[in-house]
Amino acid sequence: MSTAAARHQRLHAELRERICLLDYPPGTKLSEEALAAEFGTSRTPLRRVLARLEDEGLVESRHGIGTLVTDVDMALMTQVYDLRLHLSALVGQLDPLPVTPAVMAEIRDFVSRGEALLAAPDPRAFAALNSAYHGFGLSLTGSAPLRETAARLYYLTARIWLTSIPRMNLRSECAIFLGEMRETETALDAGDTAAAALIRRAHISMSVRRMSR
Amino acid sequence: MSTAAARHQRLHAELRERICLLDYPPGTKLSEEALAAEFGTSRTPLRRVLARLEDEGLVESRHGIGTLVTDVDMALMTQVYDLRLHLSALVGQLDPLPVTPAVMAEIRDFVSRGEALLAAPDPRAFAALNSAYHGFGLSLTGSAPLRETAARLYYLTARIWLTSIPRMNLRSECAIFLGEMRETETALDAGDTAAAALIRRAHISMSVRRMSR
DNA sequence: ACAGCCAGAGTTGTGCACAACTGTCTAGCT
DNA sequence: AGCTAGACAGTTGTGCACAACTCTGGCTGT
Repeated sequence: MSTAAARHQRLHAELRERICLLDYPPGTKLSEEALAAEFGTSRTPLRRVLARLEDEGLVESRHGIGTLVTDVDMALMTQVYDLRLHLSALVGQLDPLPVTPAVMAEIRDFVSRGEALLAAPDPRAFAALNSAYHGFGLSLTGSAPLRETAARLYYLTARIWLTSIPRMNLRSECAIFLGEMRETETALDAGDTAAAALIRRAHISMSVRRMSR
Repeated sequence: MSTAAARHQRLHAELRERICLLDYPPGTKLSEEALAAEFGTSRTPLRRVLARLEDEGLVESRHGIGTLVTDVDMALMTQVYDLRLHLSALVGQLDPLPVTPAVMAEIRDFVSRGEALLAAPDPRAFAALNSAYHGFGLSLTGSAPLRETAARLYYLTARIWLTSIPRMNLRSECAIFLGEMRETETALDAGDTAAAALIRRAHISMSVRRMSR
């Protein structure tokens, strides 16, 4: 059981990352056969992964044509962001977990990685760190449904930042990101998970503002 | 394209309803072969439907054992309800749609169906009407992500009511339900979608209270 | 010259046979 | 009698061959 399910999770996470990091830009045609060969399986298990990605809105399979990476519809993404905004604040309200030493070690690690990023700004490294930091933020709530829901919506919007960064100031974004993590470290140091969630919400909101200019 | 996707949707909705109406109680072993035969297809398309239901947390497939309907974990359901509570209120905040004559016709129809239900109380009819009414409530927002997210969580918790009703007063529940729909009719008549959403939230909250006694 | 059609390549969807796995029951040994 | 090992039935997971479908390119008839 574990091997099949584990592989499914692995392939799903891998393809999702490739899509969200724009290794597969919107419109890319994913070949079931090529991917199956790359991962050393047949089409059957791979098709289940693609079906899941389709349910999540990241790809779209058309009979006789191919499986295409969906494009980023701004009207839809605005709605997703509005929803994410509210959900991110809920992390501090729905079963917020106590701030353990392990959590503090994590946020400190994120701060140092943020400092490294600011020293050597890079879009892809930013996106990867942002994704990991998002997962950390969700780990502050004990509500599994909230975590899963927020994650699902996050991956829907994750591509927007990378498509917007050419029109933005990368170094400035890195500095703002590092600032957010430092603020969060302060909030968590005071044991205030709710405050950390509100900081997250505020920065998501401001990030959307900067991107949509 | 349409035929394959349409059948997938149809089978998915059908099996989901059977699970949520307890035609398949928790623990039921679903036979891929039997279901495929019933719907006149092979196991392959059916397995995609079951995979989706598994992603949604309604069934669980175990290699060599079978595909089992998940049981209702109260700790998890409490978390889902907490989240649903907040989401239901968002219907009135995120892109609330104007109240059209068609909407008023719908709510009036729901009120009359509620009156019929109160005249002849029946658990299964209640559950079915409740499901339809939930869909109507979501149709009041223009935010597709909110609709899909709320629906997903709704189906996770839909089975709780039917399992709790033996310990409750069916006729009283029908009366309360009818009352909610009448209140909502008043709110919508005033064009106040946000008020309708708050009424929904209040009744979900109270319903949970009554069930958990 | 142009319109329509047909054949072909390439892709996803389906069905089937078999592999992999689990739980049970029975036969045989101690 | 009790226990263990092995065969067996039943289930999901995988691989493969083929069906169904779409687009492209060129060919043919007018």
